[in-house]
Amino acid sequence: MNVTPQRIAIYRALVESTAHPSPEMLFNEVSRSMPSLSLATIYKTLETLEGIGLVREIPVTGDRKRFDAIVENHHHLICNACGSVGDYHDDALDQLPPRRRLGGFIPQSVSVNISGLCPSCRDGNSH
Amino acid sequence: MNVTPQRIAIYRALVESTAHPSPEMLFNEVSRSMPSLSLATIYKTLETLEGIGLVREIPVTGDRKRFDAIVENHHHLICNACGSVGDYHDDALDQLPPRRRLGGFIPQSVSVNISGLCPSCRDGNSH
DNA sequence: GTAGTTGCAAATCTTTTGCGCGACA
DNA sequence: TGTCGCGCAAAAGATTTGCAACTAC
Repeated sequence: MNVTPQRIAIYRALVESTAHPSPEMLFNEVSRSMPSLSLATIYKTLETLEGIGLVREIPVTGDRKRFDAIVENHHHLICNACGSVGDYHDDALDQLPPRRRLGGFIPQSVSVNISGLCPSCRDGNSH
Repeated sequence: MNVTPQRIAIYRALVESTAHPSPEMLFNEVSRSMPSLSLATIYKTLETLEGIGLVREIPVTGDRKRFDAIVENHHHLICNACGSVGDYHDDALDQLPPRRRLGGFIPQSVSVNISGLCPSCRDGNSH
């Protein structure tokens, strides 16, 4: 696997972002410093990075995929009003993979989404 | 809001299904007994039912939306191999909404996804 | 009778794919 | 010089929308 400027820039943007960006958000961000970048490259690169375990798609409702650089155990705060996704750390949640029987299902990872209102939307800011 | 045969059939199919169906899966199911049904009606009805709190979209990765009739507190087992979605009940998880500070975020609900291998895929069945 | 709903078809939007060119080993 | 990755444009899918006919109430 080659290390290319596009892959570096896309991965770096993902690491530095707190927004859990969609492919288009990443495209808008990275394009600024790399105007020739294409959206198709974003998609291909995300797939590649996901394949080697540097990146994951996060489970959210809504129209677009959202991605996260895999840094450590953490979960997500999802705003029901504006759709923003924030990080949430809690040691208790990291111990989740459950003691109870799962009927033959083999657990590999746990993802917790806490839905609600982000501070901005709570205060009545229009999106 | 009117009670129509389409709405009854779609909601009923969702309640009776354990598959957490996508709109197309619902369409395939309900069409069998209601051949005139259109996929657009599935989408419109799901949005309507979601609006009145009978149905929710569940947060999953992948290409299609998945829906759930809201019955009680429960969470989901998601197969990394075949994409199937099963239910998982655990009282401990129902108490989750966290004690820790959320930095101004107002929690309203919690969704837990346990990803792994379903019994069928564990045993090496090809999807 | 009227407002709300359906089914169809077209439109929109997101994501994927095919392919020729260029970069790098 | 062969392989891999990029950008472009087209394709594929999923979801949404506009609208005329129809139905629940």
